[in-house]
Amino acid sequence: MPELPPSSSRRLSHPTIRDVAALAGTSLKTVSRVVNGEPGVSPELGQRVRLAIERLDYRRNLAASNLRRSGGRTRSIGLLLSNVINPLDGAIQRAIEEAALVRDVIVIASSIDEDADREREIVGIFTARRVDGLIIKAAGHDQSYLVDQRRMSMAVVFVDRPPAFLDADTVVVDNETGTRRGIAHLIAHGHRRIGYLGALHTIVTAEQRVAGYRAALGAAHIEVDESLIRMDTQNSEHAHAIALELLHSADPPTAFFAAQNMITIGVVHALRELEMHRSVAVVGFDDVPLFDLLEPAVTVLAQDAWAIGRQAATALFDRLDGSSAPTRTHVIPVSLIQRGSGEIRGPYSG
Amino acid sequence: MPELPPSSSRRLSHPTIRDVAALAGTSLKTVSRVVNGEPGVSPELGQRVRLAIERLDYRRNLAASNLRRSGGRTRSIGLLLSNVINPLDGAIQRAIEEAALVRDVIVIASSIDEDADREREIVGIFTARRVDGLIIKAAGHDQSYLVDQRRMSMAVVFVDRPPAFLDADTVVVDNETGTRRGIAHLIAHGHRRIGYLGALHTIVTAEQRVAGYRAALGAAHIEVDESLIRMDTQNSEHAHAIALELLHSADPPTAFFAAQNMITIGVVHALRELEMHRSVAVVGFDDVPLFDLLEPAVTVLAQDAWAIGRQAATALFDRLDGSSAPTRTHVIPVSLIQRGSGEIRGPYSG
DNA sequence: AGTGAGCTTGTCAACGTTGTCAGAGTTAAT
DNA sequence: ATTAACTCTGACAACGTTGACAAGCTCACT
Repeated sequence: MPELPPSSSRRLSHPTIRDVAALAGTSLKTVSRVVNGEPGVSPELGQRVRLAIERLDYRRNLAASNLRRSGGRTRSIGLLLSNVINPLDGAIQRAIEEAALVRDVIVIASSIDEDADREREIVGIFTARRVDGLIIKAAGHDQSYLVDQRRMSMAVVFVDRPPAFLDADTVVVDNETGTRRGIAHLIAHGHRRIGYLGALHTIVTAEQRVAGYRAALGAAHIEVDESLIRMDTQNSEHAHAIALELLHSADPPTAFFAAQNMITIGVVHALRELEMHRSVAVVGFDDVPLFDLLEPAVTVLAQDAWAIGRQAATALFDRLDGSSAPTRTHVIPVSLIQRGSGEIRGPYSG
Repeated sequence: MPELPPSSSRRLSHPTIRDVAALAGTSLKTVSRVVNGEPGVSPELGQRVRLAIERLDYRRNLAASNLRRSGGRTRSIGLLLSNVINPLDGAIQRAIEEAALVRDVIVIASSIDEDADREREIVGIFTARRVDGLIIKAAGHDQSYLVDQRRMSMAVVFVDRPPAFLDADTVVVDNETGTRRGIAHLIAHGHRRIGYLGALHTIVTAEQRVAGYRAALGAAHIEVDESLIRMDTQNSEHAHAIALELLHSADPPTAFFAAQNMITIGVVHALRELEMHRSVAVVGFDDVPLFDLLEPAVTVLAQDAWAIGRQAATALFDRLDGSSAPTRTHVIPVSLIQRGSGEIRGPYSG
């Protein structure tokens, strides 16, 4: 076997298939065959090539490989979430990573908060990278800009929120029914004045959840007091302030429904501050790791983030495998976890 | 201007620079110049090209571009963390994403838990993608396998834990001093029997933290009772079991130091179960969003995950920008947040 | 001996882009 | 009028890899 070229010990860039071929004394194509495990290479030559690969620590350049290969697939997918710091998003990302890993696909991720412009910007960046697919927790209210991308055979799946002006596979939870169950639960415990703190009204799920609130009250023949409904809650501090305001009003609510995990945290903070956490009931949408250790522990409607992520990945890879079935909306069930805060009795109980 | 080719309305793959050139009636190179904003294109022709780009919705293929371009940089970095679901890791990822975004670099992420094999596997996958750099929260105890990669001009930065058998930039927190402060805090509140629950002893930070424990006891002339030190705590359930065991022993600890956020959660659970949460003190390493709402609220040594991520990104991009300064270890300060659980008085107080 | 099949190996072009360089055309200076 | 300089444009090769195809070889069978 020829010696290593003199430069190899301080090589500055990656060895190529060409270097391997030279060292093994064969052609590019043969090395390519060995690297890809294609048949038709004699054991002896194959061994020589493998040795050369090892000596040079050769790793094939996937970008170049994919460039030439089947349909220009890059074996990468893009993931747009609100914010990975939120464990809900973290779990979705993790589940998708696991599904991608076994398929030898990498995940490019980005948090976009609730910024529609950033959503488009990141999608642009990812498509320039020719990701094979996108999984998006949409911030904007119009995803028609993806029509062209899809015609170019890019798969798209939406999580948490359905797309607007675009027909695509979607994985959601049953926000309306879930909220309805939560509100019915509070009503069953004797509450009629239930404060509702919702997220940005522009987010579809926020609308669905508040619709569930109205439906549950309607089913119980309780008139909706619009002053108890506060949408567009930005974060936990904001929720905190709104809860205080409602509690200080002339006819305060005896229970709260917090439509998202950060909002729940704000509400709990406010109740603590006024030492009303044992007298005012709370049910929150989304679970958070320590809710079970609070006193009272927080009753929630829990989403199975892991299942959401896994389902989204499955749907995406099905498309990439060529499925042309009609688009589907997968609904992941929400479970009511009773821990105490939601079982505090209200004035109309018993 | 020539008409769109008949196939364009149902094109199946992305348009290339070639399609744009054909539509604009010019050469590949001119289009390339326009796309890259290079000078030397007449305004008129430039306009024609831009129009064609817009009509075809052309986006240049970055993989192909990078293949030819400067030194084969891909403008992508790989990120290996323990688990994105942990908000600490989530925050590190988010901070790195932000830093990468402004530099037009994408982040490929993967969680590796504490699995050394998976660390190597993922590094292999990422290097095949020719990432320009890696930011690693190492699981293994030997990173010498990265020597070759670095000779091939890949930048590497370690977070949270220093590498072994490899000299590289590192961003850590001061585990030993932090723990020492935490233990000293407990001692100052009258504790001498302090249970210590540590993470996997193979993780360097776990060793540093327990060293801080020993140092603090030593400084206070308290003999170390080895039976109070329990390493290799796997998760919160395991921590829960160990805490119960210690509390049921003949001479139980009057305080706990939990060396990691999941461990702290387990310890708090155990104390709750025995209704000892108001009598046994707890200080934890790492903050968690709801620790402030527990009763008593949990005293912690908080890491600034955002700062860690930002610093790691800065260090990495400095290297990619060509810095050849000696490798540096950046130490991010840890802050003691007193909330109540760590201020519960022990038998030797006053 | 000649033919065909089967195996191994190699040559060449192509993926989509950009760097190098040269040609064509225009303007300015001698 | 000739040369020089400059501007604009395009032809071509190259990045690292793989698909299509063909050549060479061995072996068995007519």
